[in-house]
Amino acid sequence: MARTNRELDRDQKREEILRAARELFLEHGYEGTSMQRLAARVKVAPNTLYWYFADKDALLIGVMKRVVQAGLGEYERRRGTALDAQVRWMLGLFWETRTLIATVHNRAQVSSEVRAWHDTAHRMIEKAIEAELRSRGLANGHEVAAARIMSFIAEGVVAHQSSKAEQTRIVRLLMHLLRLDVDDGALR
Amino acid sequence: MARTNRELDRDQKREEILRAARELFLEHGYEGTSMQRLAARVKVAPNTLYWYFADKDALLIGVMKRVVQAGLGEYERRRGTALDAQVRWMLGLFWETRTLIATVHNRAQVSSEVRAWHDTAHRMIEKAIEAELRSRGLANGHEVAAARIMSFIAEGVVAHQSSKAEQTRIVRLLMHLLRLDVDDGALR
DNA sequence: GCCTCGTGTTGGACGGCATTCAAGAGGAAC
DNA sequence: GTTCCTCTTGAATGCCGTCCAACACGAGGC
Repeated sequence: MARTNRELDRDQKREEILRAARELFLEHGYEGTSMQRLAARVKVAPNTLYWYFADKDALLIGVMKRVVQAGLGEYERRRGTALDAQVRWMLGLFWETRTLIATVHNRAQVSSEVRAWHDTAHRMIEKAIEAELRSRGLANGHEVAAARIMSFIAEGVVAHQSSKAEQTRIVRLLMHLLRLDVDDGALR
Repeated sequence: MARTNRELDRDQKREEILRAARELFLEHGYEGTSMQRLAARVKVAPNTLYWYFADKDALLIGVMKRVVQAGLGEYERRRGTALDAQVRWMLGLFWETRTLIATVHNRAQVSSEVRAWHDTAHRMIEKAIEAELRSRGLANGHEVAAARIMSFIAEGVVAHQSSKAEQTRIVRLLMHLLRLDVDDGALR
């Protein structure tokens, strides 16, 4: 794709806008970032943004697609590493983007496009968690529900800004419970 | 309180505004409810609302205070009933007010007043969950972390509009894990 | 009965927001 | 050189939350 110079320019500009949007959303929040302000950052008239994106929600989806894709790519490289390192890494990633995550959940209430993207993103992330559980024999037979629970807990932890100490306590308890489940399975 | 007729009128009007705000927030969402619209519902000029409430977030907090207080009151009446009935009831309550819950989490990012109220509300709710866990000997020694996890899961379930079937699977898994923990404690 | 004063209420304005429209610039293709 | 599509823009629209200054009203003191 992007055969002609024209299409190349267009894609570059799109990416530039998305990069600026990600920075501003993270720094000032979604509602705190006006299209005006974003346009000024990219040195362009506000209306120009609407040639590249249908509306502000489309911009949010564009930003999030790249964030999640980058996250899943990084995960591929971390496959097979220690479980608690993976958990810590995932919580760190969620933490850095917590304002974006909160915004997606808010906009998903209103925009069906955001909701649709949010749902598929959850599916992808939870598939990855399920795979990790399965490869370790954890939550045997309940991998799907366990993955869902884990994603809810991860979102809760970052949304509520739990301290490092609390994060550790929560993760430890969860791991403790999942290990008991393994032992229980072994006995039966 | 509310000694004079004057103060009685004021309190009545305040309550009337809060009742209308709750209805509109639930029906059209927080952002979908303009001060204009709310004022029209109460048959009053938009500015009048600002005599009773500092700003829109104060209105949100006022609505939520009443919702949570009513919920905790109802909980007192349900103390000692079966655990799964309590869980189902709590999820139902969260479900009915899910748009309000989502809004609080969104505004808490921006408004320190909303954040402060949100934090104390969580504390109250989790204290109640802890008490239930303790009275049943569940999550022995990890009651605080377990209560936190349970509140995160409850919020996740309603925010992500899990189906009844999925809710059942998630609750069942969690209960299963907590019971294993009890058996483990008994053996040691 | 009148006046004062604090309690409510209002019209009108302000600045900011996302978004739209119609007009235009610029360059590639013929 | 002209056409035509891609991209950009200034200006406007209709919302929004909030503020200010003026005004109504009724209770309490005289």
